[in-house]
Amino acid sequence: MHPMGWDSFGMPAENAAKQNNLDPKTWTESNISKMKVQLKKLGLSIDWDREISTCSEEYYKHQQKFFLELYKKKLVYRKENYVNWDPVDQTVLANEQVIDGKGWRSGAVVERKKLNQWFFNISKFSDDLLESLNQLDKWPKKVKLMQKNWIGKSFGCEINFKIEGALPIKRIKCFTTRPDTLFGFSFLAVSIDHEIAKFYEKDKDFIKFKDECSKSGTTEESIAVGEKIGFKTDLLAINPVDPSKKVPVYFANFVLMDYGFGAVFGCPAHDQRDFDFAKKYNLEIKTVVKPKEEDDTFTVKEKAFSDDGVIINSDFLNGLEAPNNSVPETIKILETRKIGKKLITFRLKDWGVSRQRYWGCPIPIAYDEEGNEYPIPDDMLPVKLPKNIDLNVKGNPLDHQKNWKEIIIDGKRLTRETDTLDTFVCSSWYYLRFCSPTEKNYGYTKKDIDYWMPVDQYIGGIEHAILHLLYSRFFMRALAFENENFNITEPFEDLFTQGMVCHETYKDPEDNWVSPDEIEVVNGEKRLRINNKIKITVGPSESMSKSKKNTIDPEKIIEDYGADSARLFILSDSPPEKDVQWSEEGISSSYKFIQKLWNLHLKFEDEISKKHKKDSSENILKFTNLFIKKIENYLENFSYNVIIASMHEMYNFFIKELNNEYTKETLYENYIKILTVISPIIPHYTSETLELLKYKNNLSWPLYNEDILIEDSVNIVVQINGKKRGLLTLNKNLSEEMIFEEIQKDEKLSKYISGPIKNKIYIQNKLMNLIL
RNA sequence: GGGGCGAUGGCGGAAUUGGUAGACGCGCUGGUCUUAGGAACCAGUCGAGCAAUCGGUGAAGGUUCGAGUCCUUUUCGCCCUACCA
Repeated sequence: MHPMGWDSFGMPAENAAKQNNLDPKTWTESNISKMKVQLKKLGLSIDWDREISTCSEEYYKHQQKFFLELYKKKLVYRKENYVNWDPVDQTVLANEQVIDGKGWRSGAVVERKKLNQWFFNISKFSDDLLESLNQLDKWPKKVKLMQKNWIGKSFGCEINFKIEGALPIKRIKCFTTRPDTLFGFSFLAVSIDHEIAKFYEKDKDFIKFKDECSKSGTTEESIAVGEKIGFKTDLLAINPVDPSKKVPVYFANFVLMDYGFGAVFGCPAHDQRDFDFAKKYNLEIKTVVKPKEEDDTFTVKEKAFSDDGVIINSDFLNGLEAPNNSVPETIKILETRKIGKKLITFRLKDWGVSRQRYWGCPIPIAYDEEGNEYPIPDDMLPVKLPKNIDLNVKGNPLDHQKNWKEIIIDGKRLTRETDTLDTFVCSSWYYLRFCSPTEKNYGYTKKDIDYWMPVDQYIGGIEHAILHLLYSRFFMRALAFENENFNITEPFEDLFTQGMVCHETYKDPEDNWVSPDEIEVVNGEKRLRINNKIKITVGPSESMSKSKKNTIDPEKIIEDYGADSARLFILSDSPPEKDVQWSEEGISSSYKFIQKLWNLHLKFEDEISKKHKKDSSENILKFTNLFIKKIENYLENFSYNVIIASMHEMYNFFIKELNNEYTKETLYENYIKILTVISPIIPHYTSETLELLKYKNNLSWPLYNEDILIEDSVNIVVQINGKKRGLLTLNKNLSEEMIFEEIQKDEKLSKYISGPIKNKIYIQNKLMNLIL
């Protein structure tokens, strides 16, 4: 099954519709039909009976059902969460839409805002998602590693610090992977969102501090360059291993609420962040780990020491090897003393799926005035998007649809959820839909998915290494949870990550992007075709995108060179996992090769029409059989560029070989086989030539005959002292002695044998190495 | 800061298990045919050398009869990730 679907919800459609005053549905559907024409012209073997589009009601109604199923299983929930808020566009921005702390569209300084958001409980499956990576033995290591890091399992320990001070705060819990540095404890820092913040809500200085923190945004980038700042409370934390030591408690901007407990214990000598913070606020920097080669007087001065070492200045921990021995040992001691306990945390957070957008799948939930949640009943599904709405409003257009928002369930007046689902939800289960594309009652049927799933071979860009692939793996687990009829956990058995098609980028002197169509080459310089032929600057080759105007129109390529030239070029030079550089020379050389193949075809036809008597079929049989074998291998290994190279070799072989005499039958049979195995690469060409040859049968993959490939003679590499000195073409399976005799007979080789032979290394039919 | 991947001619890149390095294409050089060619065809194309030969897969070392391939160190490049406690 080779299906095609359209991931058709999302911002690009909504934005384009906004700009051109169109309905997103109309815009999307017209784009789909254009692309469909192009894909068909390229001759891709897509099963169009299984076509799906995620923005169709037929698709998203099942998604809403899934959503409610997960809701029942408590795998979906709503909570307040901080988001990147664009105050001008009145919308939530994803992290990647925040550039230098500003909204990518409005340029407004992005704020941190608390919003009620829907979440999928992906973290429930953290361990399973991590452990099961081991079973995915056909996935690239790189992708598995990226997922592993993303899930981010870390082993450590929770420590519940006793707090002293005027406020009713008795304890603060911290997570640490380095409990062994507890004797270096010199401050405790909590997130500004930590529960103790409620005691400071009215403190003017704290409000000011919080403001400063929120200005720096929530993006990783802005945090990375941001300075470490803190707000000192009048609380003191007691060191549980040395109760005489009491250290200050700070709010700090570098502590994140959603990792661990939103509180850290500061050990400046052995953590760079803590070190920077301690320097700024003049806190104690006590060295408790030394490098192995140093003595106990070692002290940390310029920067934190976080390499492996030995514990010092730490009472009962002294002398332990850090961190491999010291961490488990410390945890054991802390556990017996009831100070802390072993804890595993994950970096993976629950998946926020709420989007304040129109063009997405509506979330099938309604609320009463108190904000209680009511799932939309099954007979009222799907929740359809309203039509003919005004997109040019502040915030979420759905929020402005009074009529649509109101709904009565069981006589109760309720208000609909106006957020729509992240489009990654749509792509998390579409492969199930491909199995049962027309099933009305449910997203799939058990019979169909039992037959088809899991996906044998998944192909996608590396950009999906984490999110899409992880969400899909989660979605299968979520559907399987408390569901005996669903046995799939891993959707994709084999994964191949392909590269993209890239093109140089061009800019005119005013810094506007220029499309390759607008350019001509004059005396080796690239200039604008119109507008006084101004010289343009050539930028780096990047993946084709409309925003950079470095795209090539596939229709024009097909018109100028034909679909097969385009297919040939895309596959020819680079291996498929790498990016391809689009070039005029490249496509034209592919075009020329098809012309050459055509000349070869004419020669074949000519030879087939002649009446040869003699048949020296051996060469041609050998070549064809080997060719089939090679192509089979390369296809299986995705070595498409090597297939194209072999096709060139095939041309070079036959264009000469056809000067020899062959019978009609030999020529015809072998040529058909050749055309068959190259037909996946250039189907239009082979279809045409097969028709001209009056070949009427359906094509089936030819079997090669291994016996024909067995050679009688073989090339033996002759090495003297490991250095290659020559080649001998000899009969197969000769003994070591016989080969040695041949070497001695050969003048060119024997002249190197100047002394007694100490050793002979013989690899049968391959190599003889003589050691003097 | 942490992690990963990679480095082979002028270029894109080949090279099952360690066993003829540079397949194939682009580009370039020379030639043939042409009024012309940016078409087609033929020959050549890792470097040095007239040659025999010698050197050569980022660098240095190691294992091995034998290393582009395995190990150690190192340089450079790319990618991912990041106040993750």
